Amino acid sequence: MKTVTIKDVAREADVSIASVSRVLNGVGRVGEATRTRILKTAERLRYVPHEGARSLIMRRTATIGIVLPDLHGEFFSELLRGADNAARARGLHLLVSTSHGNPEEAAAAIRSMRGRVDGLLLMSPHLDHAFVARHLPEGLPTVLMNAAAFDGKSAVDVEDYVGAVTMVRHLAGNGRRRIAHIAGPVGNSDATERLRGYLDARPEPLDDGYVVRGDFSVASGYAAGLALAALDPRPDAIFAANDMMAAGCIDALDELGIAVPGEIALGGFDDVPLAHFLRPPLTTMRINVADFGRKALERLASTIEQPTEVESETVVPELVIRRSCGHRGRKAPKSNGEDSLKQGRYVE
Amino acid sequence: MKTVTIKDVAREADVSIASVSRVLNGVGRVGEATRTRILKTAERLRYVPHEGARSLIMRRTATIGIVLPDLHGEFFSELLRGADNAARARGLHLLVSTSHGNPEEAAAAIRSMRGRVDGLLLMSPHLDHAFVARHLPEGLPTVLMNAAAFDGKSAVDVEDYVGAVTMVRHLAGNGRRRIAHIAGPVGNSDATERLRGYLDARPEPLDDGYVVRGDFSVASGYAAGLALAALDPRPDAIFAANDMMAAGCIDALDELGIAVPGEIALGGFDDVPLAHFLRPPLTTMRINVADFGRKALERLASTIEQPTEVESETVVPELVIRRSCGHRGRKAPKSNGEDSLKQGRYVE
DNA sequence: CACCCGAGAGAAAACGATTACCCAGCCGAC
DNA sequence: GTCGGCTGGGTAATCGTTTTCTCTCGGGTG
Repeated sequence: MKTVTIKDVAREADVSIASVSRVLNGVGRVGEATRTRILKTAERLRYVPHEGARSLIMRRTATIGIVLPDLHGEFFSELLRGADNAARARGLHLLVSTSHGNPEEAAAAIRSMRGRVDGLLLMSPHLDHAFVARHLPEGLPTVLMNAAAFDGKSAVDVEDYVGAVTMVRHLAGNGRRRIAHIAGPVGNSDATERLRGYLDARPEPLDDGYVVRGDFSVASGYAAGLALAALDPRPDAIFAANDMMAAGCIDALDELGIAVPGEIALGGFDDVPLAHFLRPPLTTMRINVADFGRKALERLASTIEQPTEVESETVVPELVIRRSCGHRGRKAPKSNGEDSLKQGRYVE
Repeated sequence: MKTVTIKDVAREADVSIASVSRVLNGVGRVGEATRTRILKTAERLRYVPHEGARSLIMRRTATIGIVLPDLHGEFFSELLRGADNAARARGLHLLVSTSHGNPEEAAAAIRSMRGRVDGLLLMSPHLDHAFVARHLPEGLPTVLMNAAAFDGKSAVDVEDYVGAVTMVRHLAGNGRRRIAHIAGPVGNSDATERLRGYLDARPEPLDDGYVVRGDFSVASGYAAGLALAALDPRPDAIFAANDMMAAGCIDALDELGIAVPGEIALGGFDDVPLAHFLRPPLTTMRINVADFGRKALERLASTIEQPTEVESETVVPELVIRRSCGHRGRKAPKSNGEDSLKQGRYVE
């Protein structure tokens, strides 16, 4: 695997590697004749600079590492897309890693980023501060996603608690009393906050059976749906901690012949693209996920440029009313299939 | 941004950097006393090796570049997920780049991979061989996705033509005669092959209006759905070149009050997770997209290990029968929400 | 006692770039 | 004629590692 290096170009053009570098980067003074000779040779040899070597000496890699819990489902892919768009706009690349809920893997992923990236986007809802702090290479600019800022690290955060409260109040506002919850996994900070919001906003106390644990997957939502439907008295609404579980839940209720929202209303969280296509379309709390990813990357980029600036940002999810919640409002005029704004809430 | 290097560890432990390196990599002989002293110091200083420097001298980065047209939609995210899983299993990382249908961006993405990655996964259905060949750094192991192999590059490929023929025949087999097509963008090789399969398999000739161009997006499927529904005579079936456009089309038909599959049957392509959740659930050609990504990565990995081995692989999509096609078969017994195999086809 | 061998550890050469520094011309000014 | 400034371009240090030599020191052997 013989690849052509700057030395080859220099030898071939009969100059020093310094001149080649100067010409190719357009810095320093080089005579016109030499310049064109070098360019010609580089072209002829199809020379492409070795980015690894380049970033070693320049101490910047033009790459951002992004560590996600998983790549499953639209939430992460939208997040990645948003980050990628922002990265491209800045000439940055994205090095992706997944931790799969495993602290060891997360730590390994973080370690292996050293010397490969200029900064790190870290989403690890299952890790606590101490663990993260212990494994983060110092001096590596980092932005935490969906975690509180700490220790000089910026963060972008979704207001899970507020979102959950909003959704539960909305369901209650439509006359639902026995609102059940499909929670995310234990130890996941988003799941915990959403559960807390649910518990605080629930119109009447219910026993423990009305909260079922899932793991944010469709399958777990399906199972939870079956379990909740079997309760007596049956809940008249279910708030799922994310849209994927809501999707699974709809499947379960559909199979059992339970009408949504007639018998059971349903609310989700995230507003992934799928939510629009469920039947009935899913009422959910919108995080503009791609935008969230973009925000995180932009904050990181500015932290890299201005290392002093440590600032956090918070995203408040918005209620998107579709049909699954049995909302009794007028349907907004639908112009072009897009959502339209109505009284600070979206009605689709 | 002072980070700790191997030199710091060496100085602190009062040994040479060579010994530190030997201990940390577990190669060569080092006395027990020195070994533990070095390990202690490295631990204390929280030393993490600089992967960039490491890969420069070792001539391997443990990173695979993956260039995709876009990150929009479940197709690409599933692909990425499959590749990531296979990569993690091999201790490899993924450097993601998107070309957005723009040849210049694609070329830039490919160039910037030099010296960052050990191999390249390239999906660029909008680029021709010559262009790709001209911009691929020589000596960089590459696997092409959804493109024919050439010039010593391996490829993994989906049999678009066969898939399209299968779908159209299936629709025809259910008694549909006027089968329209929502095609992908001009110049996209997958779109072209699917269109060709459609044209060859269509039970009766139709005029040009029955083929509408989309761009693989939901919005374009929506627009195409409106256009096709306005035709006279109206088609009794629509084959969309991918599931996203089928989803948009369902939306359009739904809005117009046209029954699916009653008045118009619908078929898609890809079987992204969304297909299951559409109403009616979408009959489509299944590519196990994540598995496809995994295959591609594994082929690349073996090409890297055995540079001689250039082999291509082909994936034949399978018909997944759901309700959108109006299939008159018995519904398969549904055991656990999963698809079940029936006569070589899936019925869900 | 001379010799050889192996173990342990340091010095230094890579890897492929960027860039600070220096030097050789050349030209105009005094 | 000398000097100074500017231009063009080469030399070499550097980035943080790995790895090949090489050297030293002990101990076993003849």
